[in-house]
Amino acid sequence: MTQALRPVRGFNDILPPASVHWQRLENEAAAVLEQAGYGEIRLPVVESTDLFARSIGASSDIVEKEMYSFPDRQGHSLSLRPEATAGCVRAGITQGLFDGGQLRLWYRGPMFRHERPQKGRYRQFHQIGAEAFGMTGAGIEAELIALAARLWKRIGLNGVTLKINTLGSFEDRKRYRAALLDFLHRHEDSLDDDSRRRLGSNPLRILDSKVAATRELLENAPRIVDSLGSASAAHFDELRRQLDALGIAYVCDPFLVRGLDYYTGSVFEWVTDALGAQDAICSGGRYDGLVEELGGRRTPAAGWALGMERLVLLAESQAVFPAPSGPDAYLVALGEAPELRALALAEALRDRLPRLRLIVNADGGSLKAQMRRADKCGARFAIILGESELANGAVTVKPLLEKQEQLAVAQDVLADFLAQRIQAA
RNA sequence: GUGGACGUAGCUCAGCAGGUAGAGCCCCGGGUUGUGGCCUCGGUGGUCGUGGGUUCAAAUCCCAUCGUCCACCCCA
Repeated sequence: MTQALRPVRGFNDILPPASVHWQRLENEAAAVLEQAGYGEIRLPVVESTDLFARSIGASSDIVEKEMYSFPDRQGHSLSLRPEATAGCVRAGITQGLFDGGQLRLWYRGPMFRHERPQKGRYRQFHQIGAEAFGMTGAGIEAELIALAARLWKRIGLNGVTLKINTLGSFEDRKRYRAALLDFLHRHEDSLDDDSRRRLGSNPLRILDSKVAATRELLENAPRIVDSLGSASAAHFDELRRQLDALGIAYVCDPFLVRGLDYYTGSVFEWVTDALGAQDAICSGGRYDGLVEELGGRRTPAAGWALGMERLVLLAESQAVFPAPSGPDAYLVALGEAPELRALALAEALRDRLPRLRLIVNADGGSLKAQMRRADKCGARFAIILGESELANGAVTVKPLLEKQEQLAVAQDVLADFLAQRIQAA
């Protein structure tokens, strides 16, 4: 393990076979989202720091101490995006996307937060997110939740539970915040240090404290539900009815809050107990005020983001992925003239059979060495091309996985031969 | 940012009352001059994370530092 050259802490290489799992999950997610009419938006990785301060919240932990911020050559402060909703909204405003009514978008890509690395938590991590704009009814939250549920189903994931809650309208939240603060101030001396610190900055976050004593105290704290105006309460009831109709199980968690300031109304989170402390794999909610807050026209919105690293980890732990299979064939060539013929033959085969997975031996080697390589990569057939085959216009095809005799196949019917065998597999 | 555990070959790990490195797997080659997997024989590969200290002598002891993992924290 060389010391001199290392990746930056918290920044990881993703190699096969893990990268194959990533591809599979990304493809499934893309399919699920595209099927429901979400279009992919590709956003910059860098935005002005100001954007995140105004959306996520200047006093949030993310903005306060986790962003990769740096001045550009003109002295403007830029930041690597810690999440993508802000950028998505910024793009929507600057590109005029919110002037056309309803809009469904999804994105994927790396995000950056300077946290202490841990299992399921890295400084560069990847999210797939879905955002829906211009819809006020609870139906869009139900749709978003159903999309995530569909994705879990498609990849065969079990053991994720959905938690939902509502933060209420802006006014509800303000009223609740006051009630909660009042309660917490009265019990300030029994709060832990972190929670006491949050009294001044983000009191709602105290609700998901892990400190036992604090949790106990919170049992008697005022609940958001009791501060809800009739419209908010009706909206939340509607969401629950829709989830019931969809057959999606959930638990109402009055302590579920979000770390980002822009959320209002419904919030939700999919959690697992298989990932240790980093248990949230997908979460989101409604953020009706954000577009206007950033200078756009008043536009209701909701969305979620899932953490790819966590999803991959969870899926791998549940053995959701099929065992990797080797290529269909490995082309063995012996000597200079057969090697030249092999190059052309491989091209012809790939033209004829676009789905054929074929490795051509490189760097020569004895027949034994080449056969070993063919075996090692898990190829189904070794296709041998030596001087004698060359003279006959044929190849020798040897099955490597099944106990069958090898046989001579004419080069001009090799593609048909392989097509048949591969389809049969 | 805080606390704890741990860093020895590409991988998994042994060696740690201090005497200057080992195994298994992998990889390469021979046994079979054109036939893989099994077997067998041989071979490549490590400044023992890094820097300092103690000592005649340090992978083994001490300090620092970097990294990994776990928890706090944060959150996807």
